[in-house]
Amino acid sequence: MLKISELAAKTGLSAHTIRFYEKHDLIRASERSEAGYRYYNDSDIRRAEFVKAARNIGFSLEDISQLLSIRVDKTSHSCQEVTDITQHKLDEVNEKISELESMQNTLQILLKSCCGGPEKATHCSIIEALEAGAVVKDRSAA
Amino acid sequence: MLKISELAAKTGLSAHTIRFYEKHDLIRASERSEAGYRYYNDSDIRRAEFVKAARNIGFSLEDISQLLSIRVDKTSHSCQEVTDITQHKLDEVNEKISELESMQNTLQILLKSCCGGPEKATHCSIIEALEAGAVVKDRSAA
DNA sequence: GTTGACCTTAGAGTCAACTCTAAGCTTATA
DNA sequence: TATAAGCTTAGAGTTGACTCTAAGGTCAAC
Repeated sequence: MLKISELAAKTGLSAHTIRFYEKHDLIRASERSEAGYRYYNDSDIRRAEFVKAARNIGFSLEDISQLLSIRVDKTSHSCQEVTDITQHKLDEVNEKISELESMQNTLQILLKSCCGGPEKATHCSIIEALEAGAVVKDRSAA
Repeated sequence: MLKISELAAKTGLSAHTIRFYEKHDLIRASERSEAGYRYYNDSDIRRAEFVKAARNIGFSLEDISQLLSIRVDKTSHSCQEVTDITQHKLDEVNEKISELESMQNTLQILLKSCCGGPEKATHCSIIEALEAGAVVKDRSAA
């Protein structure tokens, strides 16, 4: 049985975050001492580590909540439910990567175009490109 | 001279956002009607379009604020200041891309490992991987 | 028997960038 | 003239995931 600071050390989450996750039903302390201290048993610890693993991968707390409810009653859920969540996350990640690559591309072009020196910015090609409406992709349309 | 809704139509920003940007000194309405309505002249419009262009590229409002102060007094600033802001943004973007590619990689591996069918999740390999502490790393495969 | 580290709670604050609301003028159209 | 559309403001709400605070109780060590 671990105390909250011990679970924190074990998972790499802060005690604050563990309490926050508890409020959102992600992590549980099966027992409490008489004084009200949280105590985590092996099952609680495995659950907390599951949450941490899912968080590391980038799942939102809402996703993790769904994954947990599958985990606690596997026979009532299908693999498809799990892959749906995972695929949806992958789609999100892919879209963000595309947006960022578009920015990356534009930024690299801008950087190449500018001398970057101590010259006055009077004819700075980056400023000029922005004034001309440099656009690779309009994110508000997405 | 454009009214706020006209500037909104022209830039693709909402009137709300334009007022919000004004509060943060990004956009200006050089004139007001007697009733207090904002009116944007050509210079205001170019400034608003500069802001929109910078925003599309992914610059933060804080970055844009700096770029604007360079733009309004180019002789007091160097190209290096501009490239510093741009390079810093590019570094940020690159780091986020790395993180996302790492997630992408893990998610793809998880998806490949699972049947994704209507089978009960009793032995779902995604759930199992999370229970085993699936870790985000190994970007070389991406 | 007193430090000092650790625990508890409810609730507030943080970040960025909007987004919306309420209440009340103004302007354009029918 | 009446209605609707558009404008004004200050200020509150939204999102997600924390992060911190205050005020107090508990526990091990010296």
